[in-house]
This record gives sequence, structure tokens and C-alpha cells, in this order.
Amino acid sequence: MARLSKKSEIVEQGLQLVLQQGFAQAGVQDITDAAGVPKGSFYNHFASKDAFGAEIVDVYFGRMRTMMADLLGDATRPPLARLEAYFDAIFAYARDKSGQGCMISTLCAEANGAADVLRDKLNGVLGEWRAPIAACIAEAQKRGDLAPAPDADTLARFVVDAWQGAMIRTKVSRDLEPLETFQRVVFGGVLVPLKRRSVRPPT
Amino acid sequence: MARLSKKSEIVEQGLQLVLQQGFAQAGVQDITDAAGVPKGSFYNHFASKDAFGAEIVDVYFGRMRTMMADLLGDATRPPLARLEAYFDAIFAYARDKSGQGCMISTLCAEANGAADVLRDKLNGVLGEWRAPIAACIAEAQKRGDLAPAPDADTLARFVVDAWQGAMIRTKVSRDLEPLETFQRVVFGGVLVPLKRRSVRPPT
DNA sequence: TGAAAAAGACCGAACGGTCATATTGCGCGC
DNA sequence: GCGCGCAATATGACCGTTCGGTCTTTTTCA
Repeated sequence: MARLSKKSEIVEQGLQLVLQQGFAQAGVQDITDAAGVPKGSFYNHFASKDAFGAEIVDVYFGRMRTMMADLLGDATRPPLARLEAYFDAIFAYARDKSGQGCMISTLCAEANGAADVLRDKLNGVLGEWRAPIAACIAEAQKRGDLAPAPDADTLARFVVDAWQGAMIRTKVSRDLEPLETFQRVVFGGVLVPLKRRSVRPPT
Repeated sequence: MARLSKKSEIVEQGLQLVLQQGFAQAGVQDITDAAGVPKGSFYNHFASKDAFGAEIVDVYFGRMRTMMADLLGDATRPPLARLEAYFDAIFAYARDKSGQGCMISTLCAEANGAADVLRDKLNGVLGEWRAPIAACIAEAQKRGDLAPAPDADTLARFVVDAWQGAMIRTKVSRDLEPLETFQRVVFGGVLVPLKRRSVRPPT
């Protein structure tokens, strides 16, 4: 039987549930109910709930990876345009597909109290996420599109953190305003020249 | 008995515990154990765990409020210096006091699945948090220290979101690097002039 | 004397996880 | 091509623990 094992069904439904409710909040029972399988099946495929968590991070990030490769790696466009296209894409993804939220930010928020295996996985994934963004920024800096001011890696860390913060707030505001704000500020101007300008007054 | 009711002890220890482990993760039993009181006492003071959550948000934000009033409202200093002083202060607070994390970001992250009373409270608190920051930014814009580009409120939303995102990542990285990155980028230059510059190449 | 608080035993439900059993598809000797 | 055996999966009853919350009784203080 098993039109290819029910594992994929558990992963798919579990992904949605964790996305909506958080990892701790989504019980194993809830997940297997959503997948339409008895609870026992869960432990045929996953050693523990934590192992399941690590696996859905892989699945989820696998999908992000293809989006990143497509949009951030497109050498035919200038780096900043690629960055904007990428964030447009994950914005659209958050709007249409996931109901709602970002798996990574959701799990990061619960990192305290979570198993080390999950924390380590998240650290790795965050690095993998940041790298191509930092590469785009570095390329823009080399082209002179961007000030060399904060180095590319620092800037990439900041941007990803800001995105996650916006994602977190969507859970409270229940709309996409935080993501729109992110887009507007990051790609339309920002606090930045702040310090330098205030240091040298209009004379 | 009761050197002024054990409520304050429950609130104090509960605050620390929620800060460290998250709201859902910190059980009522854990909290009363930490406070050294029997579990029954908890429900003499709080109608439910959610009501307790709303109350510790008030207590926590009350402390933030005084810090905000002191540093952001100090009319003797230029607005951008006040902003930087404020973020320096909450950085130091995160480093030294809280062990570790930010109550607001922690609870926002769990907003899905949380009671509406808590979500509403968080929305209110976020607005109250943002307002004086937006006021500082607006003042800086009026003085000409800052481009009028993204309006003050939008900028304030972004900065607060970015701070929360950094706070969230400290839970994964287990160090203060995300907060340092936030400081460096926000107060040292940023992506901002990005779009405008890339649109008009060096000719 | 009465209301508030302290106290701890207690509750049903849900949690993550286990286990014994039934079922299935598949490789392999024939 | 066929039957057999076996490992992987399917299944649901079951386990101990912990969850948020209740109840009753005792203590305290105004």
C-alpha cells in the first residue's frame, strides 16, 4: 500500500501546522490527525519530535534554497536588483502560500528550551541563508552601487534579522504591514547616513 | 505573614522564567516552584495563565517605559544621540540583567496560538514602544539630520522590528553578536541609499 | 468577624513516547 | 512465473508525566 509511504503526508501537514502554530504548540497528535494517520505512524518515521523538527527545517529550507539560487544567483541582473527580486519573492510567498509565517523565524523564537540538535540546525540554516545575500551585497559594494561602509556580512546579518523581526510581528499584527515596512525601508532609504550627517551639521 | 503578599514574588520569578524559556514553555508549576510557593497560590492572584501573561507584560513594559522616558525624552540632547543612547541602554540591559532575551519579542513570537487578550496587549505595547522612537526620528528629520525619505513612523516600525529580529537570533546564536550587528548597521550606515544610487550609476 | 490570601491535594485532558500486532511490498531461491 | 520470508510500514491501545485549572481547608490581618 502506501502510495509512497505516509511520511511525506506527515511532513507536509506538519510543516503547515508548525508554520501556523509554532513547534511546541503543534502536538504530535495534531500533526498525525492533520495527516490522517494514527499517531503510531509518526514514530515509524521519526525518532522523536525534535528529529521531526530538524527534518521539516531541511524540507522547508530546501524550498527556500531553490528560490535563492534562482533569484540571487541570476548573474544577468545587477546585484541589488537581484536582492530586491528575492525579497519580493519571499514576500509573495508569505502572502500567498504559507498560512502564515516563516518556519525559520518561528523556530528561532522557540530556540530556548528546544533541543540542541534543532538549535544547531537553525544556526547552520541561518548561515546558509545569509551567505548568498552577503555575496550580492559584496558584489554591489565592489561595483560601487553601495557604500563599503558596514561590511557585506554584517549588512546581510542585519537584513536577515530585520526580515525575521518583521515576520515575527506579522504574528501579532495579523497583516502584512511589517513586511511592507521592511521592503519600503530596506529598498527605499534608511536610518543609515544618520550618524555621519549628524556629526557634520549643515554649517 | 506574607512580607507583602507573594504575588510580587510570583511575578518576579515568572518574569525571569518566561524571559528564559518562553511563555508556553514556562509552566505554572515551574513558576510557583521558582517563587517558592505552592501552585494553588498562583490562582489566588491570577485568573488564568493568560491573565498572568498580560500582567507581566505590563510590569516588564513599565520598566522599559521609564528607560524610554529618561533617554528618549531628554530634550537637552539631539534626537539621534538620544536614540543611540536608548539602544545602548537596552543593549546593556540585555547583556547584564535579563537572563537573557526580550519579553516583548519572546511573547510576540508565540502570538499565534496565544490568547487574544495577550495579542491585543502586545499590539498596544508595540505601539507605545514605537511612538517615542518615531518622535525622535521625526525630530531628527525636521532638524535636517535625517532625510525625510521614509516617514518617521515607518522607520520606527522598521527599527523596532529589526531589534526584535536581532533579539530573536540571540536565542539561537547564544551570544550578543546579533545585537552588536544591529547597533553597527543602524547607527553606522545602512543599505538605505541603495536604490537611489543604483538607479543613477556613476556616469 | 469576615474577606483575602496561603496552602496542597486533586482533576481531566493532553503531552511525547512505546509496544505488540497486523499488513504490506519486494527481493530471492526455485 | 511463483511462492516464500522478511524488513519496513501501518495501526491503535497504552504508558507515565505534566499541563492548566479547581476545590477545600487553614491562616492571616484589618
